[in-house]
Amino acid sequence: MSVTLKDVAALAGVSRSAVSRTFTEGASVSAKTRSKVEKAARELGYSPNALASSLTTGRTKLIGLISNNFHNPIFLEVFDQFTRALQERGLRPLIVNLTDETEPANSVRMLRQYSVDAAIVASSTLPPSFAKAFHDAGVPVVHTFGRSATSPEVHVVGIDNVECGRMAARELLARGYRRVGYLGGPEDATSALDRYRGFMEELADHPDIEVSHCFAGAYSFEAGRAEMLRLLANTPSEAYFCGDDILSVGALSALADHGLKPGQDIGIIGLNDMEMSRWESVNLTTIHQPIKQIITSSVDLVVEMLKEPQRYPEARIFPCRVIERGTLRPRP
Amino acid sequence: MSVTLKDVAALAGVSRSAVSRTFTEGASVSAKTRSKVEKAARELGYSPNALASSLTTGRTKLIGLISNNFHNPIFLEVFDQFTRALQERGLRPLIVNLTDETEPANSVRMLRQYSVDAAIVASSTLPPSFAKAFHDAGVPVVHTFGRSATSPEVHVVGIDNVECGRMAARELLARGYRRVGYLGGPEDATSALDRYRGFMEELADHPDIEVSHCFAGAYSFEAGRAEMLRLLANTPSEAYFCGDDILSVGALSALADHGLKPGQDIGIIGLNDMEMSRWESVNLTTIHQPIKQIITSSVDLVVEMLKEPQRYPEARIFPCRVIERGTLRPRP
DNA sequence: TACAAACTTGCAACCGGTTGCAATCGGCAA
DNA sequence: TTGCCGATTGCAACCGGTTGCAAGTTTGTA
Repeated sequence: MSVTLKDVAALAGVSRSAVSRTFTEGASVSAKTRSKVEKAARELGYSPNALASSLTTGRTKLIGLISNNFHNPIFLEVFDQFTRALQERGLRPLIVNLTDETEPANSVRMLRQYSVDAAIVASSTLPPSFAKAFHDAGVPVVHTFGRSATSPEVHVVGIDNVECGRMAARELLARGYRRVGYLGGPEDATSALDRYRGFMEELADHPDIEVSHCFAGAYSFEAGRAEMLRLLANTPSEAYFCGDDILSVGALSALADHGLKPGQDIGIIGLNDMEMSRWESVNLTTIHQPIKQIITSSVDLVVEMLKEPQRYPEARIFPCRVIERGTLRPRP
Repeated sequence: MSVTLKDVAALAGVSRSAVSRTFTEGASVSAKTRSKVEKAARELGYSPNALASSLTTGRTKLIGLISNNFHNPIFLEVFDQFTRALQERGLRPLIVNLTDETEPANSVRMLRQYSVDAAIVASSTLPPSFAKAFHDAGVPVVHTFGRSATSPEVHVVGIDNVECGRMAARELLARGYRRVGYLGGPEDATSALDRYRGFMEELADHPDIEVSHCFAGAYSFEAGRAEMLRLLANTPSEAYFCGDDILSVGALSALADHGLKPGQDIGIIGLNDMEMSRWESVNLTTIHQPIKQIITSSVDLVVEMLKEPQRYPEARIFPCRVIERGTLRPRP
């Protein structure tokens, strides 16, 4: 069926070692042998079996990519960036779709069976312990969009969610809103909790401001919409920090139902700055998260870990900034 | 480092074969041996190396998933469904992000190096020859969302795009539009061409109807918006069949710029029925493509091919239907 | 109790490569 | 021509499993 080392060796009239060496970087082969082998390989359409070689080299170039954000459009960008960045470095993404699972055991076992060289946990909702499980099983891991910590147990690349909460609070204050609310993601998501904490901490210094908060059932359009509809049925705040752009878009849809104009009647500020937020029909004021840099950095870090598996855990935190669009009233 | 068959065998006091057998379905092991082995495996935290075993069994359970639709939100759903469906059947998706590449050679070589058991080309834009390249290289392949054909060279699962074009044309006619247009995806995309053909063929029987057409640069919001802005700068038609929901959403955004109400001032019908089309703020009349069934069927077909690699190529074409929402005027 | 059939088990070869080691080769200076 | 040294090459063992085969063990039946 498929053509192997042995076939090429036979045709080229050399040993199997010679063939192996012409296909491995920096091995010792004479120009003559190399050309004989290359000719034979071309004739037979040979390409080395990466999996077989991984047996002896201990490297598969397979990278596990684990996520659970399949209902947030931001994931399109995340996923595009990740797969490209990995490919550019000669690595191969092996996907794990977590869906509703929150226990790492299955993913860990599976990725170990496939001998991935490293794993990337791409999720802002999973706790540090999730990524830690990979580390404990001997799989080098980077938690992208993970909870930032001063002394992380595993590599974390992302943003400071607490600081983002503060930033959102400051922004609402600066625009003169007096009754503000937090509409966060699911209550068990670390990012939702951290953003909540920052938001509340910042406002704790302003006892004159009325603060409310609630958590949506998911980071999704539907959840954001449902939650905002619920809020509008009672007495809503003047402005909301929605813990994610997709929640914001859902909330905007709820406002539209009630004939309310975002920015004028009720303020909304999101977080992420996904592509859709720039659409004219959405035009969402939001906190920009530097997705591209975060992902590039994550993949760079993975590459570093391949060279140095015991590398000391590190947190790479990127700054965010407010992007002014149309869903908050202007600063005075 | 990692614990192997040999370690378990040593601890359990049996041969390596015995250990291998307890971990392979349907092999002959006594209950006593099995329990000894399982105990030892548990103590050592052993799990078999899937890649090593693939060497002898010839099966990796790795499935190449190749796509280039990373800017269309529909891909979120496609990707979610695919990864889940594969996982449920014990298969592992190995991703190839084609980005701008249109030549199969690289992907084929790469997936062969990793000995994938099969490949799924998930793209409505790539020509049949792309998938054919996998077939020719001995990799079983399914082209999902591929061009339907009466005698396909490879397995195709999807919809009849020509018929969808017809359906769109009929729908516009039924609503009394007299000047209609096709706003398609990129001109080199098979789906854009097929939908165009069906649309035109159907209208060829109606010489009194004025027809126009154009192709957007990509299946993306921006491309749809730009194209519709261009159309609005001249004399637009009364209604458009946009060759994809994301083009439609872009087009709707352009209409909004001009203060035009979809459904009232200009009609829009899309294709796909992605989640976003249901959003109240979008509320797009569209042709529903049964994504979930298509993907389930594709994965089922992959499973069949694993059993029977030489299976005769088959086209599985699913019917579409119009979903009535708010962007076409009602039928009289 | 004896014997055949049915199960279990370990040995050894193999899957497709890699790599340490020792032998061989080629080139150059003496 | 000889001797020496570094570059090249093949052998053989190994990576972590699987599997055909033959020997050994049970089990069932007469």
